[in-house]
Formats: sequence, structure tokens, C-alpha cells
Amino acid sequence: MFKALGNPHRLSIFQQLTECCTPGTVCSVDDAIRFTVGEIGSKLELAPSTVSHHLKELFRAGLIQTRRKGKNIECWIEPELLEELSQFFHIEDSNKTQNK
Amino acid sequence: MFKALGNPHRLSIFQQLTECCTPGTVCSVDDAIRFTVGEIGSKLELAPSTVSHHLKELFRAGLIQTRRKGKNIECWIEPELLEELSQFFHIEDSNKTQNK
DNA sequence: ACTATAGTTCGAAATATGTCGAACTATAGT
DNA sequence: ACTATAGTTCGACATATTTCGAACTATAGT
Repeated sequence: MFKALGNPHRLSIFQQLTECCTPGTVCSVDDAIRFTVGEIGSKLELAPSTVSHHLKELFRAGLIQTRRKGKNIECWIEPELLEELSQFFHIEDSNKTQNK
Repeated sequence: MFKALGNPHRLSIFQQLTECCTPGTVCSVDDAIRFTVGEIGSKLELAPSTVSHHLKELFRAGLIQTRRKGKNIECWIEPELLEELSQFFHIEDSNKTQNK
């Protein structure tokens, strides 16, 4: 999970995805805003194979979702996940208040 | 930052530290609960030199604080940091609501 | 001053990661 | 069916990370 975000390129991809999505909506549902492997690649100046690899890592970590739409692969983040991640640090915080 | 948490051992150290501190209080202020290099090392079965290295990484990432107390090194997490980390994902979330 | 304990620094070695290009698969349009 | 475009998979290679032990520094107690 954090291992996946540990890589600067992957963190960048993740952040870009958080910025392009309205909550409750999938990033690439309307064709206006969507992220493809190629787009990410040109932004970060990475070979498509490398982007593909990073995307797979992010997916395996449960951080992003992907879907094929024609020739493109769309990717997005579930809003629930952001909530979860946010809570990850909050839980520790409230644990402390309650238990000690 | 996330790179530091990306390593399983460092994440474990970090989580242990979040659990031993009352908010607003430094982990090792009272002698009852404190974390030393040796303690962390025996829990994770790592050589002291390795723990020392990980602690340095966590410190450089701004995730923990350290202080010498006699022969021991105490380490703790600032509650503000947990708040910040939690916000990191929340900010993205509210950005989306507001901007798009 | 000496000793014991706690931690750090410094190589060195094994392992993991990030990256690419080449060859491949999938899809869309002709 | 052919072609072009988008992405994936598979080595291979360079680089980074993790880990340790040995030698060192710091502190506390005698």
C-alpha cells in the first residue's frame, strides 16, 4: 500500500488521479477528463511499458481501478479509498485517546 | 515521506510509535512507555545498526522525532504529523468537490 | 580511569526496484 | 484482411535498498 506510493512516479500518478475526479464519479466516465497510459507516460516522460508496470503495482496495492475503453485503459481512484487512507492515520490518533 | 513508510519494517516502527503515544504527549516522556533502538530491534529481529538506519530514514522523512536520554535514544511521533498525513488524502477529496 | 551498555557509522553483500526496448495482444477504422 | 494505435509482457540491465558485522562514539556506574 504505502510501498506503492513510495515511488515518486507512482505517487505522482496517484495524485494526478485524485485531482481529476469528482467524488462519487469515476475519473474517465466522461471523455473530457481521462487518463490513459500514454498521457501519463508523456507527462512523466516514461516508456509505456514502465507506466503499465506502475499502474499494475498501484492496482495490486488496491489504490486505483482500471478499465479498458476501446484502445485506451482508463484509471481512477475510488473515493472510499481516500477516506480509508485518511482514516488510517486518524484511527491511530483516536486509539491513543481511548486506550491510554 | 511515503517512501519511508513504504518499507514494511519502517511502517511497523511507525505504527508502534503511533500506538504508544497519547495525543499531545511525547511517547517517551514518562519512563513507563518508551521505545529504544534495542527494543524495536528485538521486536522486529533486526540488528541495532539496521534499526538505527531505519530510524534515520524516518527522521529524514519528517515522520518521527528522536532524542537522546542517557544511553537510550527515545523516538516519538508528533500528533500534528498524523493530522497532516490524514489531511493529505482529505485535501485531495475536498479539492475535487470544490474545483470540478 | 575502567567497564558495560546503547547506539552510530561504515563498508560489503544480497536482494529488490525502476527502467527500457523488442516482441506481443487488443481494438478501431478502413 | 490490413493497418495503425494503445497497451502489455518479457527479459535485461543499472541503480537503489536492506541488511549485517566490525569498528567506533556516547553515556552511566563503579
